[in-house]
Amino acid sequence: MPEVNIMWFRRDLRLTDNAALYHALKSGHPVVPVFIFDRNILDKLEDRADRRVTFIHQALEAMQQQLAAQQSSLEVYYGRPAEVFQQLTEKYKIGTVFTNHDYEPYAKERDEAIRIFLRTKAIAFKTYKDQVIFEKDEVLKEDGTPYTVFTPFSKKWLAKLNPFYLKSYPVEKYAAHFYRQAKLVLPSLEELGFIKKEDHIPPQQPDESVIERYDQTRDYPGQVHGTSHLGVHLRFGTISIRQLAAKAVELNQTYLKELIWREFYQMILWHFPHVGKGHAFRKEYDKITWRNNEAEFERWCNGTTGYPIVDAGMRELNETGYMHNRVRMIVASFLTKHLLIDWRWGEAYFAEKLLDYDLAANNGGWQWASGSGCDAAPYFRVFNPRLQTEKFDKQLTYIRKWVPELESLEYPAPIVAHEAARKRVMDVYAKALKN
DNA sequence: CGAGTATTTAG
DNA sequence: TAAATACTC
Repeated sequence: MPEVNIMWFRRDLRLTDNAALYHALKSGHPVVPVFIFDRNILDKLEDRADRRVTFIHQALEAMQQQLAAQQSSLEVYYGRPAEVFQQLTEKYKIGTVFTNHDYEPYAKERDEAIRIFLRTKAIAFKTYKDQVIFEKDEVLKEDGTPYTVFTPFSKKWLAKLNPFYLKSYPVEKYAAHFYRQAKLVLPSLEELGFIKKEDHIPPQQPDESVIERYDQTRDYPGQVHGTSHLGVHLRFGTISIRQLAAKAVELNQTYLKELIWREFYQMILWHFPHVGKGHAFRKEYDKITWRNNEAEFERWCNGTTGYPIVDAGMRELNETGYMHNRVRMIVASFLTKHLLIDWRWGEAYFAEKLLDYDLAANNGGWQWASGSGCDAAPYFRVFNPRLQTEKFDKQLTYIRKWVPELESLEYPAPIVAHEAARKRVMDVYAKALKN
């Protein structure tokens, strides 16, 4: 039996600047790169034309090409991780399994189970920080407790940053240490029970001119190159956070702030796991009596509320798996405040549709919009869709693109009057929060 | 050998 | 960036 170490890829689908991969290749034994299409996750996906599965599959194909150049091959499995590792132990004499930290609740459980299984076989399980610059317990208040407000968190984060934390792991140096074998054929999407969902996947090369002007352009959804569209690449690790953060440091402080928000919400999810289990960060917000009108929710989902900026956003999401961030805030405020529909419904809908879906960021964003989150928008702040449009899509570039029937008779009347909705939400929130 | 400087490594 | 190691005279 060949004596090897395993590099287990999950949401770090790249062969450059990868912490665990670097350590694996340095470790001495030849390294077998492995990816598992996890049935615990895939079986739950109802829509078989899934953008994320398609994306992962394409990323693996790209890695496979690069590995072939090293006379190596990715081994791609379809099954449950515990079963796959059992198989791997029968095929190889494994010294150590290397992988990068994955912080989501399911991932934590999965990794713990694998760690225990490997221990019974006397195999080491080594994990590394890779998908953030600073993880859960690296940026804490002086007294060692976690921050719950963004601004001081970001100050501390920036004070701690130095060039070393942005340095790439020089994986290339050890590229000769991959286990050599002929290129294996990846299971096709069809074999996994999925069909291809064709999408315009944004390029993974950061567009420097976009990042450079991010603070000027990010709020205008009509601007095609106003934001970087790199969320999905951060989600699956097809770009390195270190390389991206280094660009942000060099080019644009506002863009860097967005990367810090990402780490802020990951830190929050870790220290306050109840937020990921359907609870408000501020518990008193769980007392709100939502209207939860299903017909209205349906209209919000398919973009027929009669509020053009809201409808444009929802249609962009439905058609592309992406929505401009400014518009995400507007539609979220509209759902929770104008329609008084539970933010968890919106969170779940985004989770299903967004290609760049990330539990921590999505949950943080929704709780921010509904007012229930840490450092959230105050509850009396209700985005006015008309004023938002006036400010950020004055020429209706974005709205006309997604709502072409805007000026025709087919376009629905507003689902609710703004002023009445505003009063209603104030009353309902005030009642829930008064003591 | 030792002081001073250059290079590599850590994560 | 900070520490450890290697190199030079």
